[in-house]
Amino acid sequence: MTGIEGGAARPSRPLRADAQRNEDRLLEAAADAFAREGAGASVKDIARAAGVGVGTLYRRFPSKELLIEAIYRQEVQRLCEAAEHLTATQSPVDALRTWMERFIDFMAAKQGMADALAVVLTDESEKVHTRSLLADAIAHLLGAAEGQSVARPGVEAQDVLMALGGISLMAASEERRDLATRLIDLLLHGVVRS
Amino acid sequence: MTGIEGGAARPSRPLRADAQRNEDRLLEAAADAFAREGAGASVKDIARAAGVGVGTLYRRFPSKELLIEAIYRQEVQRLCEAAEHLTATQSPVDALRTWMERFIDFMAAKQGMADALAVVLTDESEKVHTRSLLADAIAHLLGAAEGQSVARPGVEAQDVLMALGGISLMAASEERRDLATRLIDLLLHGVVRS
DNA sequence: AAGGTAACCGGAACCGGTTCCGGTTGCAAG
DNA sequence: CTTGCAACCGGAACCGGTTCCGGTTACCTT
Repeated sequence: MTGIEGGAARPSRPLRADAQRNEDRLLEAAADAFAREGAGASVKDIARAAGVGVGTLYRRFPSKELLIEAIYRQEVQRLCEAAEHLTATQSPVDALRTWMERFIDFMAAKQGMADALAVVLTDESEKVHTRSLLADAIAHLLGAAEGQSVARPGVEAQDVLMALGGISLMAASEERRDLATRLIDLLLHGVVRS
Repeated sequence: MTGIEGGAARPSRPLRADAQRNEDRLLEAAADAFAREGAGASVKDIARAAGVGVGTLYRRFPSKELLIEAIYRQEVQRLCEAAEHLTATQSPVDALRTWMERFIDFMAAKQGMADALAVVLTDESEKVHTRSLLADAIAHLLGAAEGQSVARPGVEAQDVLMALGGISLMAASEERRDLATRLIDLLLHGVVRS
């Protein structure tokens, strides 16, 4: 899939050939499984589909959530990159709202994604790139219009991200889109300058 | 423990004598176990301590979360009742903030409580009394000062409760009290009239 | 080419929540 | 007191995530 580096950041020497092959197979099998049955797919099935034991899977991805994170990293990155375009075509507040709604829709689309995200956001180790990706996107939206921040002073992107994570956990599912909308509205009112 | 009605609401005829006895034992064993090892206590251990099989436990409490809910119902009720006193002794906004902080502290104190709460808040069935208890308390805080609401129009107690639930999931632990404080602040700014 | 070893492999075992079902029993009706 | 049966019981079995460890192997060294 990626060809280079799939699991956690690993600055050390390159993987052994067999290990790399297994990682590639795992990423492929996992992407396939998640696409087909959502994040509910079992790690045992994924390992079997990849032709390896669960032990191998767990050496590369220390938890199911981190495997999910690895699989969706690209899509999250795309979502973050979209923030730039939004600030260019909408008012700062509208851009922020639109992005948040996309974020929630993304979480809702992948069943179980929200839990994985919570783990990633909560995890102490700074190894997880996804978090800073998201935080940067939010920081960009907050600070839109060159130095003219839309946010009240003291509002940090990190915190807004955490709040969004909370909303995802409570409301990221097809049948609660309206609740999500209202919670985003609440959050927005808390974020922007009055 | 309660003597009458412990699990879900049951308007039908009273429980059979043995069933009632088992329910009482379960509540006692669960309260003990949760107090001793937090919500991480295993249902199997609880069932064994109560001298019944897990099947019996599950007939009365359809999931671990609902058992937890039953155990802490009283404490939640006390928390909700405290709202009244707060509105009498503090400014509306301070009362709201103080109550929210207590709420989060409560969630943080009982390890795993937040997940149980999320299930309760998310659950469709209107059977769960705890939710309306909390929603009413929040409604009271929002509408403090007799009809003079502190909240922006359109802000519903239900939604604020959900937001609090999200914050609990992300930040209800001893080592994240500061994050929780900031998120509560964010929420408050979103709730009150500017 | 042979050897040594750190890295890697697979899957059995474990753990916790949840479901299922054959056997049992409280209790009301006769 | 007997009897019928709905309600109830217990725990084996299942399922999914995670850990552990004895055996294997890629690859560097000599």
